Order: sequence, then structure tokens, then C-alpha cells
Amino acid sequence: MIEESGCKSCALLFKNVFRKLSSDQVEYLDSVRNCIILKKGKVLYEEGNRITGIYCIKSGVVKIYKTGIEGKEQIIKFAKGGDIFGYRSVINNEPACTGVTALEDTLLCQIPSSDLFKLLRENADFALEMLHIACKELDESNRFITDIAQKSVKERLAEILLHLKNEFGVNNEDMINLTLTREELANIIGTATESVIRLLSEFKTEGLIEIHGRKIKIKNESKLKKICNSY
Amino acid sequence: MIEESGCKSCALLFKNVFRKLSSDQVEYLDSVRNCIILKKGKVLYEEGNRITGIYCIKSGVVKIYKTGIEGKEQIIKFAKGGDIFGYRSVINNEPACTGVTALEDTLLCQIPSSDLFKLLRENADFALEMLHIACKELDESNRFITDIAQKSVKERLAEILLHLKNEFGVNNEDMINLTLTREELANIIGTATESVIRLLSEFKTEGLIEIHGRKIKIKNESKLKKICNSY
DNA sequence: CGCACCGTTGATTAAACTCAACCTATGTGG
DNA sequence: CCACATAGGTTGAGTTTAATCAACGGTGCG
Repeated sequence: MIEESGCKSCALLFKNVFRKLSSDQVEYLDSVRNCIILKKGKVLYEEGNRITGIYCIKSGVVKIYKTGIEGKEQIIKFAKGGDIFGYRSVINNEPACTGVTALEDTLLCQIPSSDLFKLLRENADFALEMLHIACKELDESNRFITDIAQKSVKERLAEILLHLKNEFGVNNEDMINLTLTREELANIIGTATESVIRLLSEFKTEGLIEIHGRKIKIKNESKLKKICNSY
Repeated sequence: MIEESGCKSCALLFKNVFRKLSSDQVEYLDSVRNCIILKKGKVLYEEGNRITGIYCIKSGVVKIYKTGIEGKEQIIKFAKGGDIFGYRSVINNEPACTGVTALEDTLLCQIPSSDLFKLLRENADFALEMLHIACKELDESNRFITDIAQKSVKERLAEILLHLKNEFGVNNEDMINLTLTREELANIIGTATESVIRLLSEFKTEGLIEIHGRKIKIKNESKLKKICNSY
């Protein structure tokens, strides 16, 4: 299962932030990283923990969330194969401002902070690429603010379904390749679980989606797009 | 009014991102920057515009906002003396994802993109500092998401008043040093203008704040903090 | 003067939350 | 193997919150 052949032969190397590293640097990365297997449902770290490096996902999916009023979870984003996370806390040398939990069995590598800084200092292209990623996330967060502040729950749910399809794709039955509980869906768009349930069944009644347990298939994408008012 | 003595003698140089530059680099910065005076109410750029460099504020305040449903403005943040903005679009080489308008007469410098990249490439400390700033903003945006998603309008208004006091300070009469219209306040917290008006007068009735036109004084900070459930 | 913008208030409506009950599947310990 | 607990899902009723619509007053400016 864990064919740990090293970063050099990692299929994701050429797509992710580390593609800017020299081959010597990739070898260095290989020598300092730690591999972690995180079983579905397991917590990698909690908000407020000190973390000692950034994480890079080889396979699987995690949710990244903040804990708000009375412990209510607010999902900020997901990370999947090739994505890095945890860099905000490392760069700013602060405790984690989010918690991370696996949604599927997940294989990840940790790169210790000091080694990350070493690489950032000796490779300007790599540093620029990191900056790139941070700016991209910033953009996404700002869009999200606008959406939550201005759209109705219904519009947001339609949008998040389209977004999940886009980000995770579909399986051979056209089902979105990420299964979330109703509560998790609610914790993305910032609403109550019951509201998600009611709206999902409304979408289903209108023939926009198909539901099989936690698997969702989008049947009428253009109508969903009309509902969400953007995308 | 515009004592343009150059970056080297800019009082803000030692507080902002450029403090990591060498003195040669500061001189270079000085030679490539463009100075802009932006009168109160004037638009610097609109969402979707191509911008040719990043901006650094010498004095004044601008609001940075996205345009959402039916043109409704969503204020993402403010920028004041020493702050930089516009770097997201420059770094990612994309059209501006926000608009910028002066809330007061504002003096700013523009640093052309190519010169920014030159400095980022030749000075790792500077690049790290930029990364730092981006990560800090990312953190703020994520907190904001959680707030908007989970808090009531009342809680959010209380919070933003405390936040504005913190960020802009108060004048000799204890009034918050930033004057916004009721609509602008609504466009920060994502609500209707009328709701802001009603809640402000409620806070006033309860003796939490004092209102003189657009000037607001916080009279009972601890009670406001209780209302906003954090801070 | 008259227009435009801002602020305010009241009445009404609509959206979404909360609470409560109940059902199902799954897993656990006796 | 059964009894029970737990977690997730669903539905209905009632309530709360906040948006919308409408009217109106004040202020400043060309």
C-alpha cells in the first residue's frame, strides 16, 4: 500500500510547490521528510497546537477547519493529493489556527520547519511559488467571505456542490468523489444541518441532484449554476 | 503637504515589509516607485482591472472590496499607512480581484511589478517577509469567514467596532479614528444598512457607544466584548 | 432651489434556526 | 445473541432574525 519510493519518484512532484526545487534539493527534501499515515476520521492536529513542519499530501483528503462559537466547526477548505498545508503557522511561527482531520485514509509527508526555511532561503523560485500558493488561497478565502456574506443558504449549497464536483471530480457513476456528512456540508456553508437536509431534498425533488446516502450526483448542472448566481 | 523626501527617509520604512531591504535596494526602490495622490472618495482601481504594480500607503486609508451579487460591495479589509496591497494580483499575474477606494485623502507609492519581482528574487529575507504578510492576511480572512458564518449580525457589529478601534485608534475625544457610512459598516459585516442603523441605536440606548454623526465612541468595551463572544 | 445622498423609522415578509421527536445503521459489552 | 448506546439522517412546528419595502427628514452642493 505504502510504496515509499521517495519524493524524486512521487507522481505529484511535478504538479506541486516542490517542482521548483533542484534535484539536489529534492534529494534533501527526501532525506528530511517524515511520512505519516492518517486513518480516516483521525485528527492530525487541533487548533492551537504547535506544529513542527508543513504537510504535503500524497493521497487521501483532509478537512481543515476552525473552531468557532461553542465549538462549532467551520470548514475552511479541503486538501488533497499534491496540496500542502500548515505553512501559515510555520511561516508566522504561531500555533495552528486550524484543526486538520482525515476524511479518507491519508498518506502525508511532513517537512520540518527549519528545512523548509532553508529551502526557501536558497531557492527564490521556490519561495515565489510558496507566495503564489498563499496568494491563491487568500483569493479563495476572500471570495468565500463575499459568498457567505451575501448569498442565501440555498445559493451557497448549490455553489458548494458545484465546487466539490470541480475539485474532486466524479466516479464512474457520476457521483462526486468526496463523501461528507450533512453536518460537514453545513459546516462549510455556515448553516444548520437541518437546513442542508431540507435543501438537498428540495434539489432532489426538482431533479437537480441524485442522492444515494452520502454520495451525490449532479444531474442538472446548468440549473444549479443558475441557482447559485455565479460560478 | 507632500514632503516627498524619498523612501529612505520614510517614517514607515522600518515598520513595513521593505524593512528587510538593503540600503542599496531601498535606493533602487526609491528610483522606480511612482507617487500617487488619491483624493477621498476616488477609486484607485476596480475589480477586474489589470494593475501594474503593488501599492504602499504613506498616509491615509483605503477600503478594499469585492463586488458581489447585483453589485453589492463586500469590504474585505482596510489599508492604512505602512500597509501594502495589490500584491495578490501582481504575484499571481491576474486581474485585480478587488476594488480600492480612498476613505481619506491618501498618499501612496506604486512599485512596478517587474521591480518587485527583482527585489523578491535577490533578497530572500524580503521574500519571506512578503510570505509572512500574505499568511497573516490569510489568517485574518479565515477568522472572518468563521465569524460571518457563525455569528449574528449583532455580534459581528460589536466585533467590528472593537476591531476598528484597535486598528485605527481613537482621537482626543475617544472617537474611533475612521469614519464610515452606515452602508459601509453594513458592507463589512454583510448585512443591510437598516440593520446596522437599528443595532447602533440599540447599542447607544444601552450606553455601550456614543454616536455623533459618523463618529463613534466606545463607552463600554467589556460589555461590547461580551456581546461579540470573542476578541 | 432642487437634486442626491445619507440616515432613520415602521410595517411586513421571508429565511433560517431551534427544538423535539423519531428512524436507521452500526458497533459494543454483557 | 441480545440489549443498548451512538451517530447520522429526517421531518414537523414554532420562533427568531434579519431582509425588504416604503416613507420621510436632514444636509450639502452645484
